[in-house]
Amino acid sequence: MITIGQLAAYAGVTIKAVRHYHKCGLLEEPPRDSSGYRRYTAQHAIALVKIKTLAEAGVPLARIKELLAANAHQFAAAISEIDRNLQERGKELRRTRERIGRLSAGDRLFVATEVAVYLDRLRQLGVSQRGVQIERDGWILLSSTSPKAAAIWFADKLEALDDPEFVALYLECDEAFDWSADDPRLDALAGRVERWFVGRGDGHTGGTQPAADPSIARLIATSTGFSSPAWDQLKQIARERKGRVTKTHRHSA
Amino acid sequence: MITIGQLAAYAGVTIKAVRHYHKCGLLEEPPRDSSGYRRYTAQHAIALVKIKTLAEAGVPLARIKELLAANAHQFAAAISEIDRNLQERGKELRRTRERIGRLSAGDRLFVATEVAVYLDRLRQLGVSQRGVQIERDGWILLSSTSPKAAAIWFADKLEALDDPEFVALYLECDEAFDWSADDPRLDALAGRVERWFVGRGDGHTGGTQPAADPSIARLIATSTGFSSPAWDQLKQIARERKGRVTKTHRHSA
DNA sequence: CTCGAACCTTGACCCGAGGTCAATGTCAAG
DNA sequence: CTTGACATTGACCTCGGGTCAAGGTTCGAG
Repeated sequence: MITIGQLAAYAGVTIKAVRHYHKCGLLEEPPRDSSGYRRYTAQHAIALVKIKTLAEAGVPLARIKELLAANAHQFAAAISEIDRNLQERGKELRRTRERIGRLSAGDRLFVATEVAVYLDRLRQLGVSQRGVQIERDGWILLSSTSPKAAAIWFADKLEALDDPEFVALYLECDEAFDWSADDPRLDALAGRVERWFVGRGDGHTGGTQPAADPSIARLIATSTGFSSPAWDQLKQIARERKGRVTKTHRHSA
Repeated sequence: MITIGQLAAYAGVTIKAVRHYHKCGLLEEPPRDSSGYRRYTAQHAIALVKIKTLAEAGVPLARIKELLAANAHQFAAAISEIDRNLQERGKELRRTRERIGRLSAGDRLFVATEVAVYLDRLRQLGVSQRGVQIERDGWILLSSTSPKAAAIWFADKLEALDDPEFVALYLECDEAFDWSADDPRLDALAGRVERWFVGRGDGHTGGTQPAADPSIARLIATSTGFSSPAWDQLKQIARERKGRVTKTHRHSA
């Protein structure tokens, strides 16, 4: 006939936990002695260790209660279920560990793997740290608002990176971020960009449909807080040129 | 500029969690639009994924808050600490899995390994299921009240099992459980038990000090609910004999 | 015999990390 | 104009206990 403290120590749980199990109806309340102390037997110790083992495995107390009342067959089935569960948690834990490991090693964690690869490629091509960050923020924003559109645009942009002229334009736009708004090079750059789009065959689209358009990503980027006078000017020139082209088209039509 | 729902979906958390992080000061409150909706940027998404990753690793939110404010060095140190922690949890999980596996396979779980081995040995010697259970309960009770005494007695009893006469006596006592109280074999059995203890050299001790005395374990066992008229009678005879022996000693002294 | 330490009793409140519900407001599309 | 999806706040619920308060009990030493 042992006391609650001895029982708890034997099973490796706290006294409070034992009383909690009583309240939940998990562990039978033992008889009291003359002073009102609970007096336990070995059977209680066995039941308690069983409860503790299941509880440590993350089984909710309510479920443990059911299991203790179940027959051997049901119990065995539940055990193997719990074990599968535990195994799953082990795998999940390994995945978490991998992600945690990447946490201290940069920003690859925060975007889908393929985007991370793409960003690495940009860095290798010589894009500035700031440019890469703008891209990253753009893709995050885009894929949270419309994941499907993001996937399509992304595939298109990835393809464009195989075109040396596009890469050259991209790098120059990246540098242009720091130019002043009246830099004479901006006009030429805007022209080359326009010609590239026309040459690619989708320069005619209105602006919302087209695919690999760096200005779209940049547009998104501005809403994340990045902007530069030179880029604003670049966009301005592009709009004017497009207006002229549209007008010319109308004239010729 | 995304809404709370889009942000939550991107990071893979619930809206409620995002607001919870705001309340805890973990994630900066973004500006509101004209209708009072929170409007997030990509920076928020990055911060949120970071928070989520740490939270999934079991890091308390208060600790995450500290980490986000810490410098890169402290952060990296904390990460490796967390990773070690995670690894430890993995090991613990494997241990739990092993114990869970044993749960459906009997009672080895509920007593220390060496006692489990001892109980198996009893079973092999032909001790009844009931007898083994009485022993198990006895050791549980004993090791919860006085673990040290239990260890000493246990070592002694294990040694006694190497004596064929002790084993024979044990088996006969085990069978005697079901005899009636006036069975004539009880007297002879009591005599053999007494002679064994005397021959072993500790028959002179008072009864509280001695070591491998099955009647002690049985005595404990009675307090767990097991008892039989034959065993009660056996104890009665033993007491009478001991009384006579003591008296004789006194006379000769 | 008394003292203190260690043990036991009940009850009430507290914790993290959100979930749920209610009442209300707002947005976008048919 | 309505409908359904989404947003806002606040209050209360959950689980598995921990902590505190305000006592009563037991045990061993002096």
